[in-house]
Amino acid sequence: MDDIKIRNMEEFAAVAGISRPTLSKYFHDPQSVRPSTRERIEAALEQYDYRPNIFAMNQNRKLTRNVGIVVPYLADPFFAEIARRIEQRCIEMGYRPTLFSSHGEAALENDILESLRSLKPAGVLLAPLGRASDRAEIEKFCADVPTVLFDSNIEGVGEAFVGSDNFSFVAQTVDYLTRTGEAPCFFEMRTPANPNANKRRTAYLEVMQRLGHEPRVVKVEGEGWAFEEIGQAGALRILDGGGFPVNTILCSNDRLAIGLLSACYERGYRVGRGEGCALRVASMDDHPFSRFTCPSLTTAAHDYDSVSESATRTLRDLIESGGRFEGRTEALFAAKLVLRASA
Amino acid sequence: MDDIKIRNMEEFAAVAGISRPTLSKYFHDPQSVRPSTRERIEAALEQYDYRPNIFAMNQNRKLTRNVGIVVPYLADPFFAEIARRIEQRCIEMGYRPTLFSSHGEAALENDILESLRSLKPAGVLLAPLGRASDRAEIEKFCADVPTVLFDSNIEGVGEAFVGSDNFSFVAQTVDYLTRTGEAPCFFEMRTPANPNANKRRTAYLEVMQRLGHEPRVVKVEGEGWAFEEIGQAGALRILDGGGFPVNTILCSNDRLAIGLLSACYERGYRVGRGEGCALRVASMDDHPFSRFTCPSLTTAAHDYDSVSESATRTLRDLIESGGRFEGRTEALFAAKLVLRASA
DNA sequence: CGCGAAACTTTACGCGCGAAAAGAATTTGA
DNA sequence: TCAAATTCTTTTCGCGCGTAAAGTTTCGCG
Repeated sequence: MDDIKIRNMEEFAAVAGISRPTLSKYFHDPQSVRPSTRERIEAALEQYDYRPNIFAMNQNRKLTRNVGIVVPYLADPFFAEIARRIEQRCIEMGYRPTLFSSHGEAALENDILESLRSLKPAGVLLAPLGRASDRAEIEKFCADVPTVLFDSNIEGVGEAFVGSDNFSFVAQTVDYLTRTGEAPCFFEMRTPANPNANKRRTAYLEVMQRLGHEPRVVKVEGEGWAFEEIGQAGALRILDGGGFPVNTILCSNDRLAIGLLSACYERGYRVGRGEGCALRVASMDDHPFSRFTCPSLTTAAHDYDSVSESATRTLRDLIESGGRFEGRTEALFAAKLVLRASA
Repeated sequence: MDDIKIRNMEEFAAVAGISRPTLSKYFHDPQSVRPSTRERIEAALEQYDYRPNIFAMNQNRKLTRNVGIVVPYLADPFFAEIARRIEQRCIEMGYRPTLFSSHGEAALENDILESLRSLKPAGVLLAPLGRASDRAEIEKFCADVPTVLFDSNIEGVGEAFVGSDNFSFVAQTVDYLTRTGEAPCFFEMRTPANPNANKRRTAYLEVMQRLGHEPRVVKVEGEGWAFEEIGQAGALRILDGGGFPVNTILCSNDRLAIGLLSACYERGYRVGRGEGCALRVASMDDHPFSRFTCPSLTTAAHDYDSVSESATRTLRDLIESGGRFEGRTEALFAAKLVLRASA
């Protein structure tokens, strides 16, 4: 590696013996130049360690390779995990992802979208806050920037949606629980932040009716994204009051279940499917920590792999289609039931 | 808001009645222009909604307002939480933070540093992987880019370090545990990823000796960042073998403790300080989930607020000092003991 | 009122690259 | 072997802003 400092593409063109416009083409897409030329460029690249100035590149390029990834709450390991996978796949596809978290606040979500515009991203993968989101702002954003929604759908917004099939989550857990014991009640927040929660409740009602069981929805109070705390506080109140209506509880999501389990432990209710267990608890998401709850949590797992793969592939297709799809597509992936000790 | 589209600073200068160089100064630092001028600019900004092109700005500016935040593993809620706070404070100070996660891999950490160079950041807040880090690469990076290390120290690297005082974590927990019962053994990974773990072990040995107790270190096998799993598997082997040497366990960190608690639950060992409890378990970090373990975890809490505030302030001072400090400073913040049910 | 300092305007150039057009060189295929 | 197709080079322009220098206006203050 020669340590002659290359200041710009002009100088690199000189030492590489290649014209600058050809280099420009190469950096835009290495496949676009003849193999013999590519070899010469890459040989020179080995020697001189030149990298194009990213600001100058993006200033004039119509299409950057920037990609924004926005999640509603990065402190939730579920989103950290899905964001990690999506980020990874974006890099593999040659994009430059930047990760943002709305931290549960609509104002911040709007700020992120605004600063994202100035990054001129080729596309954006957006998991909106849900109910709290400023729908008008998101619509305006999606009108300007090619956007694929994931995890949490907003009807008609964005060019596509990729997420999980909430019905399958509920169908599988309810089916399992009813086959192996009492039919479950449904434990959720009164005003869920996320539209998936509403879909899950609806699915619960439908599945229970279909199976000929009376649905029972148990709602707890609480706002925001501190689900564990809300689940814990709500469960304590219920346990200290009349208790749950049945001995089997299906939680709307794992984080609520984590709170519920801690409340059960605190009050001495034994959870599980064995002898001497007072309650069975199951849930949905396969949160990274659900393997370490006490007892470990029976849950319906997201297909993390498929969702992240499909979301990034959809975004790539969208970008390569010029930023618009003819019709808005929705891809939903089924859950996989994970049997553990809690039910 | 007039919807005449302003294309660049030139056009905005025209409609605002301000010369372009003055606008340039204003966007660089609003305080640098006369108040009356600032008002006129801001009035025009209200009307025309112009934002400078970020790429053109950064291309020529010697000092951008970009700031990089790098954490080793974002799927760990501890880092998600500290990153969130640091990000927030950077924004408040007028910087443009970008968040990166090394996802536990040194190769990725190097990639991040490389792509960070091209962002010409004014400064970087880096929590390195630790043992796995490529020290030479990090040193080279810190030589080029003003960097403040946080959470995990690398001696002599970076302009400053901000983190927690591991000794105080250990001193407080050991002191409490010995005052209220048997002196603890120390539960940790054999080859910890993080240098804090080593400092904590050393502190444990020292504190125990000082108090006249025989230190007992219990090491479990395992590599990587899946601490809960490592703690769980290790604890199961110990419980199924001879058991722990004493009835009180101090875990090197909360994530290990979460695994340990799940193992205890699985094997029917009751954890806590009350009657009928077989083990007491305490730990360090005050991980966001440690309130919801079964039982809830007694732990030494990071001073999240002070660490994040100090780290960002140090970075700002560093940037304002031209990127170099005279001497490398280290700021350590003491832990706060959080008593819960596990010990 | 007048003076100097501070702030502003005008003018001009440069940053590093994208992009387009026209011509030269190379490759391809029959 | 030769023309068409492809690829590369040369030339030129522009993007939106930073920055510097020189000249002009405004401000503070005695």
